[in-house]
This record gives sequence, structure tokens and C-alpha cells, in this order.
Amino acid sequence: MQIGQLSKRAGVPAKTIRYYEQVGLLPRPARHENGYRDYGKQDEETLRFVVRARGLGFSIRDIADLLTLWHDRNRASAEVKRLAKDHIAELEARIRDLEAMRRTLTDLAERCHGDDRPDCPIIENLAAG
Amino acid sequence: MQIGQLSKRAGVPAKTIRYYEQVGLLPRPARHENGYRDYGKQDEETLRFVVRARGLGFSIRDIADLLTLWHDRNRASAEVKRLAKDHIAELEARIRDLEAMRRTLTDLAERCHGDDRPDCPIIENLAAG
DNA sequence: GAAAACATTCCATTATAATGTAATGTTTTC
DNA sequence: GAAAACATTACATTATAATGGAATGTTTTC
Repeated sequence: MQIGQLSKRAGVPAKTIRYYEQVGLLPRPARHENGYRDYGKQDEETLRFVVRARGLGFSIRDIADLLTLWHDRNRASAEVKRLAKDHIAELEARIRDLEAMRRTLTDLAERCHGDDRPDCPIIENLAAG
Repeated sequence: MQIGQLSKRAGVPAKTIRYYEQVGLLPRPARHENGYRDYGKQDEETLRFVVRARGLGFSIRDIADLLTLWHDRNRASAEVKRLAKDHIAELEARIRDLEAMRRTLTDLAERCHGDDRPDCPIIENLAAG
């Protein structure tokens, strides 16, 4: 199948498929005589794997590792779990950061009248923190 | 005061101070005869304002708006509150996304033995979604 | 008066993950 | 056989928020 069809089936722009190939997430596919890329079932599965992993917030680099583990039928599940745990820890760190911001800002916003008076704890906090 | 001193006092690299000036977060400061930037108290306060707002995750663009509101002594606190609320909503959206990822990944990781056996729900999920 | 420290501008690069555009070639469909 | 649809490569750009480096000028300190 050509890139356009794969693109439709997987819901990924052709451009992005070429990009994934370029950064090493997808193997270089077979080529027709005219040079067009020729994809198979396996390629589609790999692409879907990549899409799902991106959806879980794994970076390109993470995904390259996951793909290696996926293709290594003998790898220990412990290795995969390690990558997942690392990623979970990163997610949690980012969540904590964002929640701290949200808390601070929510507190300030609650104390702000939000009417036409000019005094405002949000600005005051930023100004004098 | 020169940029180096302001940099030390506010804990912001001189490079970054010039950058903030370039993107319009800091006013162009007075200059000495030799062309060196000459900062005052007011500039330091503005810089600190910017730093705190960045710490709360406001974008450069958001901060430009906040600064305008800060400097407008007659603006209604409602305007500031609106910006803050918008930002809180963005933060919450991002938190929700990250938490959804974390939940999925945590579930998968919990079901993964994490030993030397090769079968692994994490990979299986990515592979077959 | 020379070295160290500090300043300037301008251009490029980092990280991340794509996406846009140009120039060109191919296949399908009417 | 011409237009539409699809493909190719190569290069540039987007967004975001800085940071790095070169070439050069100034001020302070020994």
C-alpha cells in the first residue's frame, strides 16, 4: 500500500509518516519501481504502535526504545515496566508542577473580587510575591 | 545598575534579561554614555514580576497582558481575574491530559509482572490497542 | 598597561514534534 | 492528452523560551 492509504488507515499525515521514518521510528519500507513507498500490514501495526505511544505522552526517543523491546520477543517484561515507570514518574512530576501552579493561582483568584474595583491579589502577588 | 547586577539580584541570566526586553516584557532601559543598560528599582520590580508569572506558567504573551494590567492602575480586577481563570482552565486541561495518561500507564504497569518473563500488558496494549 | 570582568550586537542553536513549501515526477481518471 | 490526485526530495518554518557563540568595545583591578 502507498503512503496515502496508510495515512488514511492510521489517521496520520503522510508527512508525519515520512518524518517517523526519518527519525527512525519506522523502518525504511520497500519501494515500488517508481520509488513510491510500499507498506504492509506490519508497517501499519508499527505505525499504530507509535501513535498509541505518542498518545500516552511517550517521546520519540522513548518510543524507539519501546519498539526495540516490542520486537525483541525475549526481552523481560521488567525492562518494559522500567520504561513505563520512568515515564509515569515524569508524568507525575509534571502533574505536581502544574497542580502547584493551579493551587496558587486558584487561591489568588478566589481572593480577587473580580469586579470593577482595581485592587487585585493576583497582581499584588505577582508584583510583590 | 548594570545588567550584571540586576541579573544577580533577580537570579536571571543577563542573556535572558536582554531577551525579555527584546520580546517586549521589559521596557528599553536608560543607557549609560558607553551604551550599557542602566536599570533602576522599577526595572527590577518588573523583572521580578515577570519571573513570578513565568513560575506560575504564564506564557510570555500572557505576561505582557498582565504587565499592561499591572501598570494600568484603573483597570478592573475582573480583567485580571479573567486572565487568571483562563490560565487556570488551561492548567486544568493539561493536568487532565497528563492524569489520563498516567492512569492508563499505571494500570498497565500494575498488570505487568515486571520479571524476566516476556509477556507484558504494556507492550500488548501499545501493539494492539 | 595588561588582564579580568563585564558590556554590546548579531546570528545561530537547543529541545520537541512536527508542518509548510517548492520543484518535480507518476498514476489515475475523464 | 490533460487535469487531478498522489508521490518524491530538500529545505525552511512553526511554536516556545530561551541559550550559545563570535566579534568587539569598556571598565575595573592589579
